[in-house]
Amino acid sequence: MRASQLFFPTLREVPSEAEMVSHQLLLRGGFIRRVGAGIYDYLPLGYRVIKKIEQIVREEMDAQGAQELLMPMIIPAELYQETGRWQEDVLFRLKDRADREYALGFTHEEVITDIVRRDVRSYRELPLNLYQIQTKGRDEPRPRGGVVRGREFIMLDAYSFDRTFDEMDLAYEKMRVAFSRIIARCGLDAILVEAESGAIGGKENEEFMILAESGEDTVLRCADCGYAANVERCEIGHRNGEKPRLHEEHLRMVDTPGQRTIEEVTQFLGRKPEELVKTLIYTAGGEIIAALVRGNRDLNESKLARLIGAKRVEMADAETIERITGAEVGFTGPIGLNNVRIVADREIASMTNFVVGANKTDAHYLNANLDRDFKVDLWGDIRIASSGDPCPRCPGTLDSLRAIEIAHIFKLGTLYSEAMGAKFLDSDGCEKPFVMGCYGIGVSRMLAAIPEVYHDSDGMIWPISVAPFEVAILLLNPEDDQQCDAAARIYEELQMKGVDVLLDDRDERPGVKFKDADLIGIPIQVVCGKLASEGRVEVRLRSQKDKQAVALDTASSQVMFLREALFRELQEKADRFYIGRVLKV
RNA sequence: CGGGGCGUAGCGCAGUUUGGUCAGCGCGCUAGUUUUGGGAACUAGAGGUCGCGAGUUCAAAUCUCGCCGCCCCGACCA
Repeated sequence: MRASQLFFPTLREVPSEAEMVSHQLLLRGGFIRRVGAGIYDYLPLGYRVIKKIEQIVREEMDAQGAQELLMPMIIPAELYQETGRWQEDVLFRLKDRADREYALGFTHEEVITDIVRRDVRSYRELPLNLYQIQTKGRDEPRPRGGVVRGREFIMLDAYSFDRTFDEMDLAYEKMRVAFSRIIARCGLDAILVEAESGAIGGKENEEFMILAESGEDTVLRCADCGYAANVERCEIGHRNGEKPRLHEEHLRMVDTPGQRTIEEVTQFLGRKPEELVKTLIYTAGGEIIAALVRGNRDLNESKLARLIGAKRVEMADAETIERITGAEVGFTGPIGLNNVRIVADREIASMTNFVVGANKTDAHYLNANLDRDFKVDLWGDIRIASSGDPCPRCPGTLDSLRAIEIAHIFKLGTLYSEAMGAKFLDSDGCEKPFVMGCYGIGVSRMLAAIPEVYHDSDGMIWPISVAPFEVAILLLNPEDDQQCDAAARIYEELQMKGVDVLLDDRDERPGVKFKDADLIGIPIQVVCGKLASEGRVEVRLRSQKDKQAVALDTASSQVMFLREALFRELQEKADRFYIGRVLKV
């Protein structure tokens, strides 16, 4: 491709709409443009990267026996209604001229399950793994970071169907390998973490996380044993007898006029947040729950729901709280709270003489103590883990890291097949629901995650496997015949060998060409400049500062050598993953 | 949905407090000349319903009201 023919509008200044480095660079390099909030154009350079990522995805998915198909983007309401997901608020809904309802596909479990229930009858047709690479629509509450979280985005979604849970486990394992290899071939290092399943459902699931300070997610990891989990999910280890209980002082009610928040109460009473116990009123189905966590902790709603066996819990409204406690919001406490199940975080067991709300407006209790003043009905791990918390698997300590979620894999079991009546006839003559898994990679998110990790002050540095071009030839002075001839020769030789090469033949000054080549991050640069008069050109890797002068005759074979080395490095990275040995931190 | 910020030429911004002197600057773009190893110099140009709509006023980018859009933080979320 000749740069003079290529549409890549680069910007000298950082557009004000972008905060994340990758977002800034993708805009500046002419890879993407914003159309609306969370909606982007992929310009030629950006789309080249997307297509390369997709190709890697196809190769690795096919290698595990998955088959590509394509499902619709417009999904009739009835399909999502079958599983109750029509209620999901990320759905983009639309109506046709006859007022029939549809949604843009946001993930395709229902659609694929519908395909399989119609046309797969026998265990003989299993296992089956079907995937697509498609644009998804999700009405995200808050798009951010350019294509990191868009309302429209390109995703690989794969779905496995098996006879048994054991076979599903194997399908899941294969996808773990495929995903690990895809991510490695794209040049990234992921860590695999336990996660919440969210709107997809199912129990066991893991996310592939790319460590990055600018990431939206928080991961907690134990350096000793390797346990890692999304903060939404992360368990907290329990240490017995961490702190000796102190002498129990007399319970005392004190006036705390208008002091509602932890911050206000601690300030007013001159106590530390960790000397308080927060009492949070939740509703779960019809039941009211009082949940207790230490003052400086946050409650994890998923953990609470799981502990009490509810599908989900919701913070009670002010009216409910006043009815239950007899006090305004801000003065809730466990003492004298009747007809409410009291659930407490295990950490509270080691606390003595703590502060709680008095269930009386403008009052708190000092020196509250367990058992003496109130009883806990259920103990458990219900708070959000944070850096420094004990590891749940070993005596180690958890560390907190920021990350970008690039992929998520789920063991669904029979969640969807049962809800939708998708069954096959097994060898024993019994009808059974398919055992399913589903697997997603954010392809367009990868477009952002890669430069988020690989960049310097001059621009992006693409891994060769996904670079918009593998080699850039910088023809510094197109008026100079020797430089032109040198550039044309290398260009042709490389093209002949199937190399994806960009020839910068634009009528621009050298500085512009250097800056643009660096900005768009082409991994190998060939400079055809003054040295052409001596029959030499310079070769440079984008990732390194120094250039190497080489004879024109050997230039293209030099480039081929570097190219092979770069590809080999990525391939070796991917080859660390195979069935029986997958990524684990 | 809550909090904060922003909206003036393709991009980055000044001007808004205190209405008139206000359609400005830098980059980019067009033409010409010179230049050609890290975002060239000079000359001459093109480009704007100042987000939209009402209102106040002799007069509105500037004040008032309403609306829309975008970004960030939070809530929420594959």
